Amino acid sequence: MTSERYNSRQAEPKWQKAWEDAGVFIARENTNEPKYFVLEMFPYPSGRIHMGHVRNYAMGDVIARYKRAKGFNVLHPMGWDSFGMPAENAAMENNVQPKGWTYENIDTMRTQLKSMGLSIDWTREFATCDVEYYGKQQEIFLDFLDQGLVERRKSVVNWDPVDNTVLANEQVIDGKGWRSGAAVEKRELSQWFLKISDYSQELLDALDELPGWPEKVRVMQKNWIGRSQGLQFSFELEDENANLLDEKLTVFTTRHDTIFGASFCAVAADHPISIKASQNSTEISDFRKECASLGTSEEAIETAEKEGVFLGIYARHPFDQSIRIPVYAANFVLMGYGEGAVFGCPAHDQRDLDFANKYGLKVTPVVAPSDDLNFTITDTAFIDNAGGNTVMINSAFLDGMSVSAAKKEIAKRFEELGTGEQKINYRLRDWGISRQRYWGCPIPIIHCDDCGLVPEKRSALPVILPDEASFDLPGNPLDRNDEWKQTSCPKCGKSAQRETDTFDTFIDSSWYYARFCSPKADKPVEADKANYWLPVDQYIGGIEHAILHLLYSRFFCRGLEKAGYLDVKEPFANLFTQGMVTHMTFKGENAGWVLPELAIKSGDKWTHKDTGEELEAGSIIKMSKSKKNVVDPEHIIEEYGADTARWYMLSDSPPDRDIEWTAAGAEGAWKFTQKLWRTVHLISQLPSQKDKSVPNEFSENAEGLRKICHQTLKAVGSDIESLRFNRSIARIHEFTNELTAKLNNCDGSDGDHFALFEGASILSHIIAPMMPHLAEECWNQLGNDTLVSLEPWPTVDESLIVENSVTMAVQINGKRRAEISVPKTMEKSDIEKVALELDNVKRNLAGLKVRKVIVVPGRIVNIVAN
RNA sequence: GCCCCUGUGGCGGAAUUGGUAGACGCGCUGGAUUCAAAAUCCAGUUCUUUCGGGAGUGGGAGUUCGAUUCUCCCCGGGGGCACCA
Repeated sequence: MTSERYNSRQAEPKWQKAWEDAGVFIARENTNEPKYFVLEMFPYPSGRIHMGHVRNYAMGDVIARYKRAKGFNVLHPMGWDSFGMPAENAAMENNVQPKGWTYENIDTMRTQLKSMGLSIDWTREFATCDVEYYGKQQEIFLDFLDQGLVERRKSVVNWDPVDNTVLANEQVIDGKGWRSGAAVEKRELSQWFLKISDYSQELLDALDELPGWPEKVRVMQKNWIGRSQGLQFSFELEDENANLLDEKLTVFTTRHDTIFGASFCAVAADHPISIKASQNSTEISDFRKECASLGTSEEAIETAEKEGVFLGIYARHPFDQSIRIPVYAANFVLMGYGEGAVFGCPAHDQRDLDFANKYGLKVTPVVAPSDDLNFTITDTAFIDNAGGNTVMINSAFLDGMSVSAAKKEIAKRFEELGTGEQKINYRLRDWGISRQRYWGCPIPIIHCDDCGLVPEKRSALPVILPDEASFDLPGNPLDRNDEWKQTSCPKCGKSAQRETDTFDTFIDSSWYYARFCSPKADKPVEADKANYWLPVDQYIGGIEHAILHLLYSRFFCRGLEKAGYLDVKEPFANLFTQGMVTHMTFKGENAGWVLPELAIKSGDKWTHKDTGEELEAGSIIKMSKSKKNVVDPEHIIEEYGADTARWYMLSDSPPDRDIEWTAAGAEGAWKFTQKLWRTVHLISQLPSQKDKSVPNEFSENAEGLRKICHQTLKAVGSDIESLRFNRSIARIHEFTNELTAKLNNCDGSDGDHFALFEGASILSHIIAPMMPHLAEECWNQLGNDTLVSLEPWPTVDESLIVENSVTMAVQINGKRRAEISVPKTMEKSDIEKVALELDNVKRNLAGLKVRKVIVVPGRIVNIVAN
């Protein structure tokens, strides 16, 4: 027989058109089918799709197509997260407009995604830079304002004095702006904030109600929210001459049991007490300046030495007025956390100990191991975090108590004194959403000299971003666009100015899932649609969004609920974080980083295709443009077809782990598509079994094939449902091998023909989620004139799955010695008898006495002998 | 420093509740087909062996009739958080 080749270049566009013509993937609301919303994190339109996109969307598509075949009404939309810095950077570098650049990229990437054959409902597509989208976002902002979820307040930011803009912490490198290289200043600016911290406890608690999220992500969010339970209390302060001062010093601690070990207090450089003291002391004001010059980045903080300056003030010990505790300003105390002030107990905190040793402060141990009450502390603090066998010492009325009893006692006494209370602090800060950027959603606020900050009238929304901006000067182009900026006050009508800041682009992606439910609606979100579709049943994306995007979305969904848009709190019921696509890197002394397609292997060396220069094959890391270890999906789809690319992205590696792209792997996936097609094509040449009833008799071959067929069908279904695509692919390989083998041994009987035809049909179905074009081609080749994408998932014939006999291993003292095949229903005692009669068992038991025989039906026989 | 994940052939990785370790794929070896090659098909492929076996899931101990799986200690790799009081 001739072996036919599968031509993906011809087949794929053909089936894509057939799906589109039939409207196969358009989601409907008025059905009796249960709904299923599958969503992959939408892409940023950077220019071209990359392999990470292929992997992400291939996974989502498997689920969408499978669920559709299982009878769900599926919503599987696509959009573009299209505001943000890269468009402005491109504008500056290439002298283009962000808008044009962005929409061109979207056009390119849409075409590329469509070539993947994704089962997307394209009628719902939108970009966050569409005025129809960001205008609704402005409405939501006004709603949030009405609901008290928005606040304007001053905050300290990293300011780039050359680019005239705020920088995120990540954009500050060694204290300098990442673009301008200018020394970054700390500046106080008025910014808009969303009050996410009001939801700290709720966002924390609700994590426990998200069993469909990876434990890892929940832990990361938990740490990020950072709940800590402790005591907040005030010290009385006195000057050098022991005169009581008016102000008090409020501190937060989780270790109030160590109060008698306090040997200093430390406040942040920006603390009011520190500011006041600096007015009369150059030493202190110099110290404050030094602290201010330090970046707010974590690197800067970490590398700085613990330093402080005495403020000339003492705190009175709350339980022993004779103890004076010196108050320092210190660079390691953060104004943003707790009260911006701490008491230091050097004996039981390493950082406090380092500080105390540096400034010659007292070190008094107050918690001791029960069996060594006279121990001393030199360089290492004694930290009793195990809650072990310890006891309070040197602590007046606390002596002899356990740590937890001491904490309770102190809390009680402070409450009685009325100078302290138990308190919970969170690490989570409010979300600063103002950005001094052009390419974002304008904040719908107007600054009026008389009325102050006035929200834009709803009837005047959307506040439309000007189409063009000039980037010839640093700073925000909106700020220089007078025509756009000048407006009138919605309240008094006098001339006024628009807010020229735009929203953080994380806002754009915090509600897009809800907009997909009613993408054309006049309101931002239509309640009935949102309540029908939400929460997203399966959300898929990269782990890099574990905290910010996913936490913001959880908060935003609650905000939408509060504003009355929907009745859902958690936007994503199930979350899956997929791994990255990696590739080997190549580097040449002259060529620098080299693209994989230019690296040629000869023996165990790599050389440059054009220059012949020897290349060093480097580490296998995430595909990135800078390291040039990228493979363009468009080339792969052109060469092998979308199905092959999809198949490869789903094979081998578990989807949550990284996958390495290799040329050999792509080749392998391509070979498999050809092999599968060949087998199905050959089967299609046999007498057609379409619509024929099940024959009465099957050969052993045919019976065996049918069993494997239905076992595979069942396994592939459950593997897809648990997102173990690599396993379902292994099963499909196995079954295809079996089908080919049985085809070669076909005896020409009706039974054999039927089993082969049935196998090929089911194979067409089970590959459809992964390789939809090839599936259609196979389905068509088998004489069907319907679309397999519209066909229901085949039903498993459970009677074929039940095995009558079962193979069991026979062990002697835990070592495998033999194997027996017995009827599934055989009694334990009979199995034991059969096992003991085996030659190999007898031989190995020679000279030993059987002590015990363990029989686990269907699994194992273990003979214990000595 | 704290928290989490992870470690299985040459490689990616399989292994319901503890029950035949290495499914499936890649690679490699041999064979068939071919004038030859590509493609395809078949067989083999953890290591070791005196061919009876023996060893083996990062290392060490433990629980168990039985451990890749559970417990403890140690080592390697990855990630998150971090002057958080």
